[in-house]
Amino acid sequence: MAKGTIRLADVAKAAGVSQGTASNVFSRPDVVREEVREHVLETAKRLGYAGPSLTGRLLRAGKVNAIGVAAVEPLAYFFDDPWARALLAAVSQVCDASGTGLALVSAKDRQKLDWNIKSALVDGFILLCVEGGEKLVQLTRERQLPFVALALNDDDPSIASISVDNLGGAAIAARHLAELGHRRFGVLATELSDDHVGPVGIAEIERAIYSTSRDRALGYWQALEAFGIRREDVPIYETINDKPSVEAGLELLFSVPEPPTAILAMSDNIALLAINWLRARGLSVPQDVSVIGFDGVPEGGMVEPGLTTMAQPFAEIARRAVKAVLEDAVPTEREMIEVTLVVRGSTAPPR
Amino acid sequence: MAKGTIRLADVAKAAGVSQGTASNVFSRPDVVREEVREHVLETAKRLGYAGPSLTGRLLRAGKVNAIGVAAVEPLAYFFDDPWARALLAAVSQVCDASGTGLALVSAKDRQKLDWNIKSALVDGFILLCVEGGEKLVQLTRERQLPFVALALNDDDPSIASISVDNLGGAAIAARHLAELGHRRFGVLATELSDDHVGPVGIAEIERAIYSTSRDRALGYWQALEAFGIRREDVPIYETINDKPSVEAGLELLFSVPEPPTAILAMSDNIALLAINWLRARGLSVPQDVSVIGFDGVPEGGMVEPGLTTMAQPFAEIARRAVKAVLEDAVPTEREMIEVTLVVRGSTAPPR
DNA sequence: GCGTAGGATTGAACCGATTCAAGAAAGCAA
DNA sequence: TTGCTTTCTTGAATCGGTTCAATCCTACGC
Repeated sequence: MAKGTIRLADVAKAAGVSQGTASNVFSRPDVVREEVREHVLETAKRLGYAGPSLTGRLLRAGKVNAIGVAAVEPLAYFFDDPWARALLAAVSQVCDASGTGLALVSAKDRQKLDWNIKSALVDGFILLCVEGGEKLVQLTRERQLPFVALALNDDDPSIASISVDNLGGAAIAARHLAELGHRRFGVLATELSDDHVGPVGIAEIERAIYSTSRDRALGYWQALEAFGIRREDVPIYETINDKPSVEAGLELLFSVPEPPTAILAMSDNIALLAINWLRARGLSVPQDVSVIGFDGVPEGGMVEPGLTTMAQPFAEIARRAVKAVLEDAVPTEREMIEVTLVVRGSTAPPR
Repeated sequence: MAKGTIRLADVAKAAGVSQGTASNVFSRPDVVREEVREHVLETAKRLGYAGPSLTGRLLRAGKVNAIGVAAVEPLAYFFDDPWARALLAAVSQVCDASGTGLALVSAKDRQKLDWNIKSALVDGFILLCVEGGEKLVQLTRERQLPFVALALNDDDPSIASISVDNLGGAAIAARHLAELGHRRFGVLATELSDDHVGPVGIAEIERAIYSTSRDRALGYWQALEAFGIRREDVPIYETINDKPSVEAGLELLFSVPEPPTAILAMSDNIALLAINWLRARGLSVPQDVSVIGFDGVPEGGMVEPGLTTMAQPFAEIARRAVKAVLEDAVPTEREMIEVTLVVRGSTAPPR
């Protein structure tokens, strides 16, 4: 690095033109006479000028041309969790197309998250509200930048958000299995409330704090009741979306005389873990047990058998979210997006 | 958004203090009398001041407090490729700890990449040079920011880089299998040169443009020759690290009368694909065929059987890279890091 | 030869903060 | 009361560009 970094003003002086002209050479080359332009560029190169500093420029312009994606999770979450990954890949794609930068901001501990959000150089945020959504929304609000919440577990209508139709999607999933002839189900739920794992009853579902999980449960019930299956007869086990809790749940669900012939998993992650457990247990999927997931992550299509699931239109979600943030045209109402049933090899009629 | 956004100056005026004092209230609260401080904060809140604007602040400070990770790939690469993911997760961790932001910059097409690199608001770059490394290095150089290249396929000593000991690691991998008693090997290589897939001979290896792949091949050879296995007798198939090319390679390797009893895969990704193919083909791993990977991505530990591999110390690599970039203390020489053999279930003595 | 249209260039204001030398007020000792 | 600290606060300079109104040329028409 040259010691005293070269500024635009230095180049201008060395080239014998005004700073205004020098600036034009870089940001509006068409307006300056070719002769002069070449001379200035020449001088710049000779001096080793690195081009207009972004900070100076953006101070003037006020736009960073980047958006931040935030979550109340360690940063590694973005690369580990299949859902987050699928979503980010989609967001990336959209950003790529529009030449927008992407910054990852997150932290598990509140203080750091606060600071990270405050200091992220972005024009707006996409919030991944899987957990601790309100905290995130609140922090982001203070920043006074446009933002849109994804997968928000909160019914506050003043928060711009895009979510999928959890209730409707879950209903379709359950109906799919019921129509195949299944009558004995087991549900593996994503988080309903903080710090709880284990079997849950109807009352717990109804007062769940995470609406995503709650709505999916309600959707399952709704569809199954149309087939004469009472909600009391559908065991639900709350997991925290990880291997140990999912396996504990399966252990319980399959410890009864008449175990389920179909598993309703509230996430593909859970579904994939379930399939592994079932096979290790000597049960074949889908012959012995059918499994349906929720989310539609790419991994679901790459295993054998393929995972039947309710697919979120990640590309569409990403497109809308990025657009909303960039144009500061956050939806005034909560937007709802449909999920679609993708049938692969993990579901079939019961034996 | 309030129309005329509120500036620090506005708050200062409204509170009846100088701008300097107002600034201190936010950035050095201890220096201003409590009474005044509270009054200013109060006024700020009343006016809806969002806190010191970052752009103004950073213009002054010159530091963005963020680093960029760049690759010549579509942005989604960061979330799809296991190696990139593992590395980024590690980088995330380090950044998290030091309160540094993380920006992803990339593009497959050169023009966009150029622009993205030029306009990324970061203090420095970590370059993922899996492919098109020189291009990336060149572009980044122009930006005149500190950077360090990872997995660089180039021997130019003027480029600060951190790489793993590909030759030594590969030798350990091959030795591990040879010591188990294997004598018939097949190699599934990562890219050796652009736009080529298929079996390769000794000459192609020696003039490969990607030194990572070349060195791994050399390492395999070196170790195997110590066991009396000639390089001519080790078939090598070049893939592009994806499913179709890996399967084509396996198809070929196993189409001979005496197929290999051990597969040397130059990436875990390839190894995992290989294991799937072998099983689908009715061959059990490790009983019929042993497979060893390279990289040590987390997925390798989560499958059944676990993948034996040469693990890169991702955390260490990330730590050094981030440190180098942040402190503008890029290694003057090319740093080399050792990889370690992690033995899991995918390797065993031959039948 | 004069007036003028037109484009190229200049110079200064401005973006929104931080910083620091210097000034003001308050406290305390003599 | 004067002198000397100590503690805050002020005002102006600064960071590195962009922008725009004003000015300067040049060439062209009459």
